[in-house]
Amino acid sequence: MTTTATQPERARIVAVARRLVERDGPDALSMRKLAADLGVAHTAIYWHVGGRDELVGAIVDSFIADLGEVRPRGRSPRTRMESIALDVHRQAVEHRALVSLAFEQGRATALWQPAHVALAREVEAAGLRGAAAARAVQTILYLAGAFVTLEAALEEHAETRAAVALSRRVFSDALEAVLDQLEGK
Amino acid sequence: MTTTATQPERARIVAVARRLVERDGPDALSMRKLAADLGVAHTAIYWHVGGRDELVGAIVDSFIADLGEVRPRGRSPRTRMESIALDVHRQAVEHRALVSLAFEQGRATALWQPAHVALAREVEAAGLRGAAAARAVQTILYLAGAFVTLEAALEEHAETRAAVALSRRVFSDALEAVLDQLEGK
DNA sequence: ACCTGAACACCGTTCAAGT
DNA sequence: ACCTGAACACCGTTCAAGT
Repeated sequence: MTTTATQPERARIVAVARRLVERDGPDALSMRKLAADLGVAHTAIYWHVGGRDELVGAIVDSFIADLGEVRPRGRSPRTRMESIALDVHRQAVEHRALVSLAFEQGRATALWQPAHVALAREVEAAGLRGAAAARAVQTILYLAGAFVTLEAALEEHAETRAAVALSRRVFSDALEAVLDQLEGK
Repeated sequence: MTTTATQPERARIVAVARRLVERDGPDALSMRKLAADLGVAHTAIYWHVGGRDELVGAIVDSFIADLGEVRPRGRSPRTRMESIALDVHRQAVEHRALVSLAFEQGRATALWQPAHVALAREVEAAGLRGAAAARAVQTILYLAGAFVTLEAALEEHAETRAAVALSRRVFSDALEAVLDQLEGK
């Protein structure tokens, strides 16, 4: 009799939970709905992954692990910095439900660690050093983060499509302005 | 026997609810906790103001009504635009719990209507007209809105104080960059 | 007209009991 | 070791019943 190499139950639970969140949004994640999806009593989840906080933590972990390497595009440092900012924004908006969970965990910064590293490289290539370089990286990252949260808030709460489109355009306008100023120095 | 001119019960309920939200945050607002504060059965609230959505709507109404006139400061249009943006940001951060409720209602734009009007005046004084003027107003307002939601998300979810301080600095940096670009045209 | 209490359908968490 | 079911303390909403 061969023992089937089953996927650990914990990993399966987290995977199903993540799918649930990506499909129906962060508010749809409840221990009881998840248990129904899994076909177990909802109290079984506590044995494998712990309470809601630990479950959300595990989902965020799996999201961070999947977050692809950041690939800057373009020739000049300027266009490469811009591409990173746009990538960060796009990735976050595509997975806004998971980003929302990351914020719930107070782990927003961990999300943008890869982008942070990539940006630091480009900012240096643009000729900035030390405090000015660090400041430039933070400005670009937080700008992207700000508009991610704005768009998430607008979309989650049924604001008009027009508002979301406006927000996106303002983001790229502000990004241009910030990059212009960076080059001017 | 004189009939005491009692404050309408509906207004009293909304006022107590608003205080509750401002003191303990938006998540602390529940029909049952509010009823306990009021000293009535929680089902009585339904008679006077309706369900949770209507209650939140009424709180947001009272917030918007209290939102003071926007008073631009400074001599040049540039500094006046800046003061408006900073005021919007400051007001929203001071009342982030109420702003959060306004977003929940999909009424974020209504919140910034007075600032919108004041900004339009200053943008025109700065020499912009038509589509360019409208675009400038939107850029400044959405920039402020983006950093309000970012800060709210950071603070609500126990992110470090350092992250909030950084966010605030990036906001003023980005605002400078945007205003610089506006003047350059 | 105004308010209550019971009821219903949710939610997260704990824990004794089973296998 | 793993899972269940009952129990507890929450939540919003409806509604018949009282005054």
